[in-house]
Formats: sequence, C-alpha cells, structure tokens
Amino acid sequence: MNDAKEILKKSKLRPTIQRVAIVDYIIEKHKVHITAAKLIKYLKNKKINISLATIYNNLNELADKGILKKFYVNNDKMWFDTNLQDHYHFYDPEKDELIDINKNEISFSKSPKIPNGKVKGSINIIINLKNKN
Amino acid sequence: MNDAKEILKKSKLRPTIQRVAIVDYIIEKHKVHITAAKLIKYLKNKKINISLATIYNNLNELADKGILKKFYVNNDKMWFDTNLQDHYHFYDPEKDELIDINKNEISFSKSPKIPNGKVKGSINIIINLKNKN
DNA sequence: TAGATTATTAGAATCATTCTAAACTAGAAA
DNA sequence: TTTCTAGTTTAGAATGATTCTAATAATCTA
Repeated sequence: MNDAKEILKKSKLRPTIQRVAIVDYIIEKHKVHITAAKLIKYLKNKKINISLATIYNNLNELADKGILKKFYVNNDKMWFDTNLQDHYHFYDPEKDELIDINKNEISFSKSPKIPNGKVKGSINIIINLKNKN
Repeated sequence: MNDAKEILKKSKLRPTIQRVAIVDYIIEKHKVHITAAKLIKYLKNKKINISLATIYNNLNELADKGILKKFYVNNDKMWFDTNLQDHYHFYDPEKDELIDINKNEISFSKSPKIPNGKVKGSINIIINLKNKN
C-alpha cells in the first residue's frame, strides 16, 4: 500500500482515485502552498479526472483531519499548507506565491493583552512583498 | 462648510450628499472599522439614499486618497479602517468585530530576512479570538 | 445658465467557494 | 462473487462579496 493510501486510511477517508492523487501530490511536493485552482490544473495535466467540487471537498476534509492547514491571504483565495507547524508567510503578489517564515525567524518581545473573556486563537501574519525598485 | 466637505474638497472629491454622509460617519465615529454592509445599514437607518455600488466606490476612493485604510480579514470581506497608523487587529468572529492592537503593544525582537530582490510591504497581523470556555 | 465633467444607480457580471441531488464506488457482509 | 450501504464524486446551480456597465443625475466652471 502506498503512503497516500496509508494516510487516508488513518484518517478514515476512502482512498478514491481522486483522493490518492491529491495526497500523492502533497507527499511528492512535501512543503507546498496549495490553491484549489493550482491543484486542479496540476491534476488535469496528469490526466486525472477530478472536479473542482471534489478538490474543495477534499482539501477541506484534509484540513479538518489535520493533514493540511487552511488559511487565507488577503481576500484572494483559500490556501492550504502542508507545513503544519506554527509559521507565517511572505506573500509575493507578483508571482501569487507564498514563502514560509518559520516560527523561529520571528520573535516577539512584547505581546498585546488579550481582551477579557477571550483567548488567543490562530495568529495570522502576512508580510506582503514588493519589488526593490 | 462642515468638516466632511472640507476633507472632500482637499481630496478633490465632489461633496455629494452620499459622500458627505459617509465622511460624516467617519468623523463622528472617529476610530472605527467599516464594512460596506455595516455602512449601508447605518446610512439607510439615517434615511440617506445610497446604493451599495456607491458605498464601494466611495470607500475605495477614500482609501486611495489615504483617508481610510483598506484591508482584509480572513476571506470574509473587505474592511476599511479610520485608524491610519500602523497597527494590527484582534478579530472576534462571534461578533464579527475588530479590535485595534496599537503598534506599541507588539514588538519584535527578531524579524525574518526579506527574500532577495524584495522589500517589505504592508504587514498584516490578525490574532483571532476565541471564547474562554 | 449652459456645457462639461464627475457621481450615482440598478441591475448584470464576476469569481471563488459551497450546495444539491443524482450517479457512482469502495468495502463489508453473506 | 454478488449485494447492500454508506461514503464519494460530479455537473451545474446557488451564494455572497465586490466590480462593472451604461443610463441618469448632480455638481462645477466659465
């Protein structure tokens, strides 16, 4: 059994052709930032029959199972990240591309007081990039 | 001439009824996070005739002129902020509400290396809030 | 006040994402 | 294996925020 099937089995997701293809991609690319549009383009190229709805269904499911991390960059679109560790991103609008910022590349010497009755949830840091002119 | 008209004149924007109403709102609320949907609701309540398209046109124009700051929270929607200083936000998904984090409430002791050929653009920090359980 | 310019508007268009409900498939049980 | 059932996939419709279009209206300048 290949790794993709193994992973899917562990998450109680049936290893359909489409799902295996998606997970294979994730394994192959290892660390990658995925967009539904980018992924369907890649799979169509590989002659794998899959619909956009299935791409979304599966990326969302994989995120629910903790195999991917789902997040947003500006208003643009939904991204999925295979890097599950706490980390942040540079965004290069020119290439529509994200670059990881590992947690150890940023540290805070002062953090803001959380409002009463609330606790900190996920933290989103995006540093937008511009070309040096 | 009222403040709203003054501001619009400085930005070379004609002080139409709709624009004056929007800028009045901004002045009155002083520091506020605006959404097109919230704003149209408020203005309709005040019996001001305005269409959604006009709201968007004007919020975008005011952002272009530097009177508002435009940004996004998750994928949800476009927000406009009257606080023009560098600052960040808490987001309370339950109330669909933003809370400012002033720049002096956060400080970095370590910042990531900017990729070659690029420079830092805007920095987006959103700390999502959850209820204390 | 006229003419030119700029604004507003309703409704259509767009785009990413989700929903729907019908057709299909994998896996369990016999 | 066949059969059954729950889980999947799919095309296309629906959604929701935002932008576009092009017709109408308001403001400004001379």
